[in-house]
Amino acid sequence: MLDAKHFREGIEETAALLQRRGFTLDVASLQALEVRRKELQVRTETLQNERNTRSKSIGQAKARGEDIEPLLAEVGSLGDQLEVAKNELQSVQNELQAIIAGVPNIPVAEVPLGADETENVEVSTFGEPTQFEFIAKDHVDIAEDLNNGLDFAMAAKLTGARFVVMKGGIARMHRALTQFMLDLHSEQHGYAETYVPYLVNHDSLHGTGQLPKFGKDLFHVDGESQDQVALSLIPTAEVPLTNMARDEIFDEAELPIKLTAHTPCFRSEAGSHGRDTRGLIRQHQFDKVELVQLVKPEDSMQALEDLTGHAEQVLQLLNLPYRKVLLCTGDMGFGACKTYDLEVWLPAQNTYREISSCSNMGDFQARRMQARFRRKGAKKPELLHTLNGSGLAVGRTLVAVLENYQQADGSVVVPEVLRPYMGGVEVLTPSKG
RNA sequence: GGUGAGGUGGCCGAGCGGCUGAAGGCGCUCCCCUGCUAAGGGAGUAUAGGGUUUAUAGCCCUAUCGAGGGUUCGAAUCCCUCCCUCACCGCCA
Repeated sequence: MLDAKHFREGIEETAALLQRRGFTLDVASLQALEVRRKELQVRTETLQNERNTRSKSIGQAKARGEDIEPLLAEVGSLGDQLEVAKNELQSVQNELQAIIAGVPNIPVAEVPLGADETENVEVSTFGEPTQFEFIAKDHVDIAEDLNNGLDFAMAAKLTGARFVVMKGGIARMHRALTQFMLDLHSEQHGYAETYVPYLVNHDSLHGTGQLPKFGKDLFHVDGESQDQVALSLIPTAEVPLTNMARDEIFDEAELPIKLTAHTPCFRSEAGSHGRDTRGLIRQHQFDKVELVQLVKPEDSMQALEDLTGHAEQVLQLLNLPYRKVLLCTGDMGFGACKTYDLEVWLPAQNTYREISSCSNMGDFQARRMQARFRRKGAKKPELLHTLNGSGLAVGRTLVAVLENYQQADGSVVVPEVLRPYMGGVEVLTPSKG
C-alpha cells in the first residue's frame, strides 16, 4: 500500500510513476472521492465533538441536580445526523480503500522500463552453460531412469495433476538440498532459522499483499462455520515470516532482523494452465527456503544486494550456472520496488529458468502491516522496510542438479556440498532389479 | 470436546454509565539534591486519523481499554456474538 499522500498531493506524478509499470491510476475517481472524504470527515468529527460537549454538560448538570429534560431535547436530532454522516463517510472510505489497496508499489528509478520479461536486464552470469557430449535428458527422464524417483503418475492417483511423489535417492537429495540451504543461511549469512505455520489468516495475507487482489492464486481452507476465521495455505514463507513484524514496533537496535525458514508452498497456479505441465517446474506444492529481512529504510537497497548475494551463494556452492536479472517495470511483483531474479541454466530446455526472486518491498508491506521501528531518541515510530527472496526454490534446484550433473550412463553425480547430507553418497545410479 | 478464569498504555495493575486517554506502581527520559555508590525530590513519558500550517514545529479536533454489533444524550464500565490467552480434565502426533 502506498502512502495516502501519494493520492492527495501530486497525484498526477504518482500516476505517471505507476504508468511506468503499466498500471493506470484512476485519477479522476480518486480525486472526486478524496474531496468527498475530506468534507464528510470534517462534518462527522464536528458532529461528534458537539455530541461529546453536550453529553458532558448533561452529566455536569445532572451532578448539580438540575433539570436535564431541556438539554436532552436539544441533543435529540444530533444522533441521527451523526449516524448518517458516519455511514456516508464509511462508504466513501471503503471505496477509496478498495482503489488504493489495488495499487501496486512504485518501482525505484533504476528499474528499467519495460513491458514484460523480455525486457529484463541481465546483470551478471556465473559459470558457463553446461555442455554434454551426449544428448542431455530432462529431469523427468533422468529420474525415471533412476528407479522412477519422480513419480508423477502416483501423485496424480493420490491427488491430481501438478503434484509429485519423490522416492529413494532423489527424495533424499531433495531433503539434502533443503538442509544445505538452511545451514548455509543460518550459519554463514546470519539468518535466524525459523519454523512457521503453513496456514495463515487473512490479516497476514493482506499484510504481504496476496489479498485482496490475488486470492485466486491460493488454496483456501474453510472454517467449520461461517463465523470462524478462514485460513489459507501459504504460497510462500514470506507471508508468515514477514507478518511476524505486523503491528510491532521494534527498537532501532534490533534491526536488521534476518529470518530464514523452510516450508512447503501451495499455489493454485490459476491462469497457468498449459505452461510447464511436464515435470517439477510448476507444481501446486513445492518446497522453498525463504529469506526475509526487516531493515531501516536507508539500508534496504544494500540489503537487497546482500540478500540476493546470499541466494547466489547457494547456486555458486552447488556450482550451477546461472544469471542474475534485474526485472523491468512491467515484470515486477505487486509489492516490489526493485527485484532481481536468479535464473539457473537448464540444459534440457537450453535456457535459464527462474529459481529465485529477491525483492525489496520498501515500506509497501510495512504500511499495510503497521510494521515499525523507533529510532533512538525519536518520538514517532517509522515504517521499516521489508525484503524477501527465495534461497532457493528447492524443487527447481533439484531439477537443476539432476540436469546439470547427469552423466552419459544415466547416473547423476552428487554435488560435493550435498554429500555430507546424503551419507557420503557420491553418485545416484539406477540399480537394476 | 468439557469446566473455570481472564483480555486495560512498554510492562504490572485500578477502574460506582458522566469531571477517565484512562488512578497507582515499575521501567524509561530530563532536571534538582546528595563528595562516589545507594537513597530522595520534581517534571515528562501511547497510537492512528483529520483540520490548520512553508513545516515531520505548534495549535485544534476525532478515534482507540481483544474484535464486531447493541442499549444510552453519554459506554473501559450494561447486553449479545466472535476471537484469543491461562488453568484443570478428556482425547491425541
